[in-house]
Amino acid sequence: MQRAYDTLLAKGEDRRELILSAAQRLLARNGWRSTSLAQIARAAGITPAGLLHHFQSKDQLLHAVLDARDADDDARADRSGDPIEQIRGLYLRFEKSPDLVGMFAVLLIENLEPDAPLHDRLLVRHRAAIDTIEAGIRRGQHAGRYRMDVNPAVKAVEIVAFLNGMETSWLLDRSLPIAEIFEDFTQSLEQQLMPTSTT
Amino acid sequence: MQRAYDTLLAKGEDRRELILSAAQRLLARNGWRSTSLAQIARAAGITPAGLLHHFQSKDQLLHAVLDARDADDDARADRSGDPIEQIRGLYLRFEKSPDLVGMFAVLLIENLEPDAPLHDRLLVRHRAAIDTIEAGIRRGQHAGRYRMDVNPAVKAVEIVAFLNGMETSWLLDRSLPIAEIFEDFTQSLEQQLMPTSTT
DNA sequence: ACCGACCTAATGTGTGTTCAGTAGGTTGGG
DNA sequence: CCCAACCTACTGAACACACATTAGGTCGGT
Repeated sequence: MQRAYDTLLAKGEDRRELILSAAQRLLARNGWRSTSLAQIARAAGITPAGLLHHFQSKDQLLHAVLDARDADDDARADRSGDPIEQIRGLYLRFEKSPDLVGMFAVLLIENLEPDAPLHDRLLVRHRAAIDTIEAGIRRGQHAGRYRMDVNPAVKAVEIVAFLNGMETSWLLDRSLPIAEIFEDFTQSLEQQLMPTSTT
Repeated sequence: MQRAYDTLLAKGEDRRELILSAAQRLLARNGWRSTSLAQIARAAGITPAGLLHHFQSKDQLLHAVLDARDADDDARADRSGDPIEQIRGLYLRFEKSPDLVGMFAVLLIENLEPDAPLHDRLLVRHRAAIDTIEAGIRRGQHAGRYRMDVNPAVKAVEIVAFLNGMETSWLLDRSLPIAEIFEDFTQSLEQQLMPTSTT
């Protein structure tokens, strides 16, 4: 029962992932609304109807893409490290997988309205990002590494805003020196969070 | 000739501006692609065909909206003041005309692709925003108010990224304490730009 | 009479989705 | 070993719908 139709199922799984990655790539650049099923299907070497054999609807495909991305992010997440160091390393993603950079930012903009299909999901994710950074700052304060006169909640919002905005800016203009910008930003963060150097 | 049909033309001008402001509002929230002519027309108390009597096409309406917005921004711009003070006052827009906040950010995302209809226009505008801030920082350095060991170009990119990202965050979650966040951000900027206080 | 401000109705195009069918591999019974 | 039943993957054509845009007409003011 379980092992029936092994090779067929394997082939289907391959195509499924092909569709998923094609959808991811197109989504991150054009957004959801202006990406048609035909476009994704063509990128995956299939017809629109064939695509809907693997995913019941365009909506379900969208959620599948997000699920995959969430799983990926969770696997990569490091909730105990120093937030400054995490941010410093973030720019590596820009060079390593530039195809995926900004997908979150693009989808966010498309789902601002409270009744947009992804609004709630993205709002939760957005708040989770802020909370994670906030918790990191609090941890640093508790450990005595960070100054106490910094409001972690406020600073966390600023950081997330910068990160999202930076993704957008870079997508628009890839000639920006992101390495330098990220380095400068993290140094500024250190200056704000670390005790005044009276070493 | 010029003065003929005065009241009719006046009525037309009124409706034209009604359409423009309705389009602005809808655009800032839903973006361009997912805002239909019918939607804008309904908001302006007119039919889609009636709307196209005032604007030749949807594209032309889009550009008219942007023209109006650019003119408004230019009139409000202050290219000689202290950039930090300008940014500090920016949050007033969030409370004064929340309907318009984020229009630029939304359109940006929809036109990331180099061949998107508004790509070039928005890229120019984005760079102009960066340049303005960069020039402001340089001016402060020249006047001896700001430290010299800050790279104005890099810092300007960071600031613009934060501002754009902040608009997005606020559009998604209007419960954010923007006044507090903007105040904290500008104070951090002062800390970075001003000489270490050995007053 | 003329003109601007509209409306109704129609057209064409793009889109998500459905439906019926085909090709080819798998399974189990004789 | 073979055959019928069955499965998965997929195609082609058709459907319903939303959309921007056009054509032709109405109405009221000048």
